[in-house]
Amino acid sequence: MARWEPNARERLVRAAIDLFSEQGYDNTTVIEIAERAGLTKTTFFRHFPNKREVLSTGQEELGQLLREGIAGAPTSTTPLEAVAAGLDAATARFTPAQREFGPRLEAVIAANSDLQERDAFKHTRLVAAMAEALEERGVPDPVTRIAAELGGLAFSRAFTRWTMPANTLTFSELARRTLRELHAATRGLD
Amino acid sequence: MARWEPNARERLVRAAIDLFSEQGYDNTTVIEIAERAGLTKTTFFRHFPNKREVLSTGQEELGQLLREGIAGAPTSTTPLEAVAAGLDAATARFTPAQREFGPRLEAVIAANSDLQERDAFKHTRLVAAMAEALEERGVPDPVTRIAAELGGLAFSRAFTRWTMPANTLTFSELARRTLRELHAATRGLD
DNA sequence: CGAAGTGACGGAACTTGGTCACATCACTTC
DNA sequence: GAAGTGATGTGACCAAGTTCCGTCACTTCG
Repeated sequence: MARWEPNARERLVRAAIDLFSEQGYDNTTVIEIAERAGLTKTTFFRHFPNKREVLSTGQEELGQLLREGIAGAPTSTTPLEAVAAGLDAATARFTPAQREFGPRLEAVIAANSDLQERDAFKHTRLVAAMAEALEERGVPDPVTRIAAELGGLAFSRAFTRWTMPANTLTFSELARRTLRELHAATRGLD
Repeated sequence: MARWEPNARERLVRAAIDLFSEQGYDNTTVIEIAERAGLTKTTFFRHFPNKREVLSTGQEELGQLLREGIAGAPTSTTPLEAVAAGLDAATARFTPAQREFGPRLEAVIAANSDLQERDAFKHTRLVAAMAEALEERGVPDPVTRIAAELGGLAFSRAFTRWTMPANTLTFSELARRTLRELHAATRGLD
């Protein structure tokens, strides 16, 4: 018989989301999270660098997928089409579990400014990753930032659409569609 | 004779920036900041809700100026021109002291991820303020976000240009100019 | 003129996030 | 079967942030 149950990290994430939903982020202690997962505070911090990060798993992987998707697009494609390729790569690995947790996550984040800060940082990191990948393709400076910003908007808007119960489309389909809508709206600026 | 020296808040900000520049953000304690300002830890937390916020003074005021500037633009102006009016209002009240502190602030923020999170949040709050002000003017949904995002980019890029020693232009002039450049670059997306 | 506010600060105890050194124990490997 | 290995537990520790209470100059009002 094993001394420890497996999947300690996943148990911690689930316990954290449950407790945050039940009693709020500020009112739940790291010790509480660890104990509900059958572990201790020290073990929690072995799996996550801090309390916020328990909700931001797989962040660096997402940025890497965006970079690779943009770098792998054919050289003849436009900046925005390269961004679409990056979104394809990034959205492909999302699981049904992530779709299910989406609304609860958003509710918890919306209720706490610390988590909002963390979320804003995540978003800017993703945008920065896209901008850098575009720059390496030779896209000129202001265009990189704008295309990346549109990609970031498309990603987050598509995610909330994807997690809506009525939705039947793929995250990737929604991302491409949202990006097209944003591009079209560009002509409404003046 | 007064019991306390005046300008406690300003003294705390200066002490914090000095100490952060000298020995880094993580390595300086709130007690150190307070003592250099001739105060105590308790008084520090009476002026600022937490350690990060000592570098983010006048944040809500900035958002309010953006809102008012956008709301006050003539009804016939385009979304992007309304954003330009908001930038006019927001950039007008920046002081030479803020220009002088700019590079040091950016250096301190660049060296610490906590401060980067806080900075990202500030940026998204400003963008959200612009988007909401545009929405109240009747601008349709995706256009509000894009125009606001361009406004946010223009603001931050213009700020770093403004603080460069070689610069002779006004922050407001730079903001309008940067916004025009971003708008022009929009046509390079495809 | 004097006594009761008022407001800005100090002091100290307390909770919690986060770190660290060290011990423990199942499992593997040689 | 003895020596790793790796994930965990224990407990002490530090700094951020909160809370309660006390202090003292200044103001206000009877």
